[in-house]
Amino acid sequence: MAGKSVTSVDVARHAGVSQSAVSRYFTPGASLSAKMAEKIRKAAEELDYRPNVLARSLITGKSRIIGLVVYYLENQFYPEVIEKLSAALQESGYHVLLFMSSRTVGDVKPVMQQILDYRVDGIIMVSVSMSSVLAQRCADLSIPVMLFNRDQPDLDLMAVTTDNLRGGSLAAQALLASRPKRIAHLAGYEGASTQIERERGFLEELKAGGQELHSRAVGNFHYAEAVEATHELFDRPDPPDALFVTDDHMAFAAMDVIRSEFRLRIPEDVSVVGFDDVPQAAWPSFNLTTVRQHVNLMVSKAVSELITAIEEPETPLPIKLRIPPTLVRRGTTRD
Amino acid sequence: MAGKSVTSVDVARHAGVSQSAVSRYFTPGASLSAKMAEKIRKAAEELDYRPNVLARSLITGKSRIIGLVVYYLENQFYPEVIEKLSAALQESGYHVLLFMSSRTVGDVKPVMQQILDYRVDGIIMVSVSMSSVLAQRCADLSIPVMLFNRDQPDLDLMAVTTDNLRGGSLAAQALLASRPKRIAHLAGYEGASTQIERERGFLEELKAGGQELHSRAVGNFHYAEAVEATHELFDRPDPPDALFVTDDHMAFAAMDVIRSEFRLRIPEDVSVVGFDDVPQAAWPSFNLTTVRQHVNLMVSKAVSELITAIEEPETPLPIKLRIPPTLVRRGTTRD
DNA sequence: CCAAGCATTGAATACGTTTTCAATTTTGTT
DNA sequence: AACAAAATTGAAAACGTATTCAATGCTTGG
Repeated sequence: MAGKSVTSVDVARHAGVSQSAVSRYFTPGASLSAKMAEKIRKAAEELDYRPNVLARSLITGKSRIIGLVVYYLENQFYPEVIEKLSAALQESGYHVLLFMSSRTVGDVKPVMQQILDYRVDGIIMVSVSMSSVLAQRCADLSIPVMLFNRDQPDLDLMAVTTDNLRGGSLAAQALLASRPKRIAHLAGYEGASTQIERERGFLEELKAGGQELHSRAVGNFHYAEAVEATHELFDRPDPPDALFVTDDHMAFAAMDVIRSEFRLRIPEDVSVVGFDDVPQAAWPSFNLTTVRQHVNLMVSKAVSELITAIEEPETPLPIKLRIPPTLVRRGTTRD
Repeated sequence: MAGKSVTSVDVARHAGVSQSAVSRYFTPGASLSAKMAEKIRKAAEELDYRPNVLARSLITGKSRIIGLVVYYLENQFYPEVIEKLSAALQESGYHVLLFMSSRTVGDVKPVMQQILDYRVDGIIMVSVSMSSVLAQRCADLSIPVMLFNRDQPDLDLMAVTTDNLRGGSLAAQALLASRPKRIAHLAGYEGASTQIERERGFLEELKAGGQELHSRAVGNFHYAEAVEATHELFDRPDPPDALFVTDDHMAFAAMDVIRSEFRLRIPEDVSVVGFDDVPQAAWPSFNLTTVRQHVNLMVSKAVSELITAIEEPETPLPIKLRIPPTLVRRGTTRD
């Protein structure tokens, strides 16, 4: 922002018109004669002028910035989501201010403060949750908040999620088909709504099929912890012969350990089902049966609902959308 | 940005001081008595006030926003880079406005225009190149541009790269150790400086070892295209027994095809070397010998040099940094 | 050809802050 | 105690834009 940038006043002078006219030229709805418009177009082009959106936002009260909060990018699901969210918002004339919430940086609270400092028009939180205090803060400022792939039913926030209950149930069906004896579950972070719902759906379907859970361990959505957890599950006389992992990312860890450490074959000795259907799940090395989240649909819904909430504040909130998942059968399960 | 947010004037009134005093309270170097500071602190807290950074940027001429341009996130190298860049910038009090350049969106030019509209203090382009016209435009506005993992030697832009020439040479050494008969190369996008330099370093080292290239195909840095390219390379009577792939992401594609389509063993039938050392390279499924880019170092250098250029504009430009790579021997090569 | 109405234009104001400037208070020195 | 120097304070201007308002120009229908 260092350069002595050219302003609407410069353009006005150069074109021999008022500053208001220049402003109107760059304001879609405004009233301006063709002759004026041409003069300004020419002057603006010669001077390489473009309106300063920060100054504009000061007066319009709209920054056209969306704060995007992400926890981590280790799991390939998130890069995909970010890429698509960002592209969709760009197409709608919004821009993304990116914040990494945890791990490298500290808590969510200071991050949220920084976001609000930029007077964002809206916030998208990808797999990150938020205290009720912060939620109230945003509500007071009438800044819409969209939770992506996580829900906090007690809070009046918008949310787009997969129907995780149904997803857990699909995962169970995929495993039950091979009539397993010992069914295990490798869980993510237990405070996450996604974990809770997927596991519940999974357990309910097992029960309906007359089966119950044999063993369980927690991987907290991280590869390294999932490796540990898999050791826990399999390092015993009666290891599982079917495994539901709460996301693909941990499922890859589990498969790696099962094959290279315990020398078991997938799916002959152990069936595995993941969740998400990230691109790598389709790679021959994994060829993972998984529950697909429909990212494109989730993204387009999240963006369109958020923009509606921003541009038509009267619309009643909160909106909670649940997208149905699909089971993708690949090579880690048998029929 | 919808809410009637509280301003410094409100705080001033509530604390019984001037608006200037409030501003000074939030300006680190400013002169303010302890008594004043306490009154303002209290008032600001009661009203939940925080300065509007957009208004501030209007007058200071500094937005503390860095435009980050990324081509795609399919390759896990980029999420890692983004996560770390974003965290490092956040720690230095800067924030990231994220732009996806191609594929989903169109050209770089309109994207650059949008970035400039936000009066960013600096720009980081991750594996994206830029026309000389755009570079000149940024120079005119005295906005520093940092190229990350790509260089355009003809342009006066800052750049942080790995010493790709050396990296290519290391890759060759790793392959030559097993005395291969037919050495192949799977290339990325041929316009990329990384591709050009890595290949050159590789070929020079082959020559020094008295060997030459047997075959070559292009995967353009995409998994799907790398699959095709690998078919080209191996679908012949004399397939390669050693393969250097320009990045890990394509190397995974190649390994998948080599193993699941051509039923060859790695490294017994074919040695493979990649480049980047993304997290997945260490996973047992791949266990890939690769040339490590030192991302942490590259990121911290890129950020510190960029910030120096922003905050001390007198510093002579451009700065080009080349970080030496390291060979990581794993299971896809033999000694 | 005239008047009413509408479209077009520019001057002036507002947005929320930082910063200069001059006025005032406090501090330090002898 | 007296004075110079330093620190503190508030009023006002500035940043670059959108928008209100009043004034002007143009169109149109009779």
